[in-house]
Amino acid sequence: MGKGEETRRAIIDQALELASTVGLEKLTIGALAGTTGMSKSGLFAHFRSKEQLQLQVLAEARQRFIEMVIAPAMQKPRGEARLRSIFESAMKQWEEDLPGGCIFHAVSAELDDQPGPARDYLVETQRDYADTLRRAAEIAVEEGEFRKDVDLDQFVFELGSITAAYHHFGRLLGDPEAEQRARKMFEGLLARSH
Amino acid sequence: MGKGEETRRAIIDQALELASTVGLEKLTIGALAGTTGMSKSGLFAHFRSKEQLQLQVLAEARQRFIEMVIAPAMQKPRGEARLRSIFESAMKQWEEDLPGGCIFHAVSAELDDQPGPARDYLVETQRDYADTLRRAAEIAVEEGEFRKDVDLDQFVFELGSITAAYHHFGRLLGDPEAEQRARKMFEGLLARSH
DNA sequence: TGACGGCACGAACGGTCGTACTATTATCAG
DNA sequence: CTGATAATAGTACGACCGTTCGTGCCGTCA
Repeated sequence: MGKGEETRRAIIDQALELASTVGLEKLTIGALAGTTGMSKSGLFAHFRSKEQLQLQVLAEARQRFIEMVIAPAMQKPRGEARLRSIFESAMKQWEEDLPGGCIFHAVSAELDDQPGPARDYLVETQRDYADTLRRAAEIAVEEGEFRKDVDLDQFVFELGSITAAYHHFGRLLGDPEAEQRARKMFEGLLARSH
Repeated sequence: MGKGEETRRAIIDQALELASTVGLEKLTIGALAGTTGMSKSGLFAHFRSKEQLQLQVLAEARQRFIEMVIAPAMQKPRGEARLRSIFESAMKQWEEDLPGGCIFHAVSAELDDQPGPARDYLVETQRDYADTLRRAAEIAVEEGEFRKDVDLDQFVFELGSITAAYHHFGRLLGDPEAEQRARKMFEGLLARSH
């Protein structure tokens, strides 16, 4: 790995931390230069536009999510165990990895009315994730762990709602029991699917 | 109502539309001056800082929410009917009133790691709303419509999760069935509380 | 040793941001 | 109708934005 690639990754690391708290728009070249100790122009040269920087930040976040959440789950047994693994890893990652919590949640509201490549990439990522969840639930049905009449899309919707609420109540409103509530809700959703 | 107050309200109207789509930070004095046909300085004089403008926007949104969602529900019979009224009105308002959907949802992720008066006001508003929902559910228990062992805080958490997911799947991912899914989830939550 | 390519730098550009002052115009009570 | 006052416009400011450009450092290899 050349020197350039090395610093580029270091920049993206910092950028992820910053973006998870302040969002993609306020992820500023100048601020990023400050935290990395580089000059604005030196940093900018690694990405040739701010849009590229944003896209690479999202790509890195996606890759980390796959590595830390999806990949371990795929090693688990098919079906419910895999779903539980995804849920647990996701909750853990959002708490520990980034200071501002799940970056996808942080930028979702920011990009939902802002057309462009960043939004497109985010939507693709989220659709991809939804498909993964759907497939995992489908397997649980095939394995006989879930009832045959489980509405898979509805299941994904409700599963997604848990994490959204976890962020809203935990991060914004500061409810210390949000994690416990999310877990309880998850157990309820699984129980209803049996 | 003097002329000043009249234009101030007109400005806030425009500001709400703008903020619901682009957020509170990108709700810019210059852009707002453009859409209202005023000069930057003339508009700025009505609020003496951007922070004041943001707070007044949030206050107006809160008042509208109370008028269009909470107040009508309070005319309804106590208990489940009131909860249904709140849910239905909330879904309707977010669809129709503002182009960017529920402004509270739009700014929640933006402010959740950004201390200041705007965040404080938003948190207060959301806590207030959560209390209202909790109280309505409590009444449903007292009236015998809900089981006595319903966990009220958990109920509020799950109710909140529905609207959060509605925005995520409907607005960001563009799922046309998001509204129907939210309704189905709501019915499920009520049924489990009976 | 000397040329070269990859990296990072400082300076500067045009623009937009929020905000402060001053001047001008519109409103409204006496 | 008039004069006080409120409302708006004009202009300027310093800060920061993304971006461009020219320059120099430094390791690699001929």
